[in-house]
Amino acid sequence: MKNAKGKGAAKISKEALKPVDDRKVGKRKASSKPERSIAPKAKKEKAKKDPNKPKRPPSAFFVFLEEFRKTFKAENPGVKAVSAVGKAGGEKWKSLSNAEKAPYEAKAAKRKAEYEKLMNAYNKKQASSADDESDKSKSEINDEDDEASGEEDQQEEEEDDDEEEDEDDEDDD
DNA sequence: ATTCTGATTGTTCTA
DNA sequence: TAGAACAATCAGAAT
Repeated sequence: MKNAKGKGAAKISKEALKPVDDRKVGKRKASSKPERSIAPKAKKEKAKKDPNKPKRPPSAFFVFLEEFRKTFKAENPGVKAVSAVGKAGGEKWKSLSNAEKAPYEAKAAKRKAEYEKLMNAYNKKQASSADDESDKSKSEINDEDDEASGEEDQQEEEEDDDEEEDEDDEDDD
């Protein structure tokens, strides 16, 4: 019976060992019925399981994690706990300076850009197949477009042109 | 057999 | 404005 919120709380013992801020993020559902818990109070107007709905773009931390996981597993073969990488990653992440996080943030920004694009297409899809045109609900992201012209090959690949080495080491601490 | 959990932080989203 | 939810992951726990 302990669904998502049922247990959570993680280990309290570690709380004393590691004075981490309150981690209220122990809730994530890959694909279940608990729709946002309390968000969709009324009917299923917005929060509905949309298989086409683009997932949120990975934050800089997640981008870093993806790479970190490889390293972590490379040095820790055998560790199968996802939490292990999470903890180690979080610790390392805080160890990085802005300059080091910059590349990750840049990548994250890119992902976000794609996310918007996906959302754009997704919105169109919704509008196309929208039962009730609730309209105005969307994010007003309507840009002149001819739906059919969604094949914009805009591969703005910035390989490595601006490697602004901000020497501003703020991590003096 | 399928669904869910843990653990991290950052971003997105809703009321 | 502020808080909640969720993004990846992966193998084990649970139903």
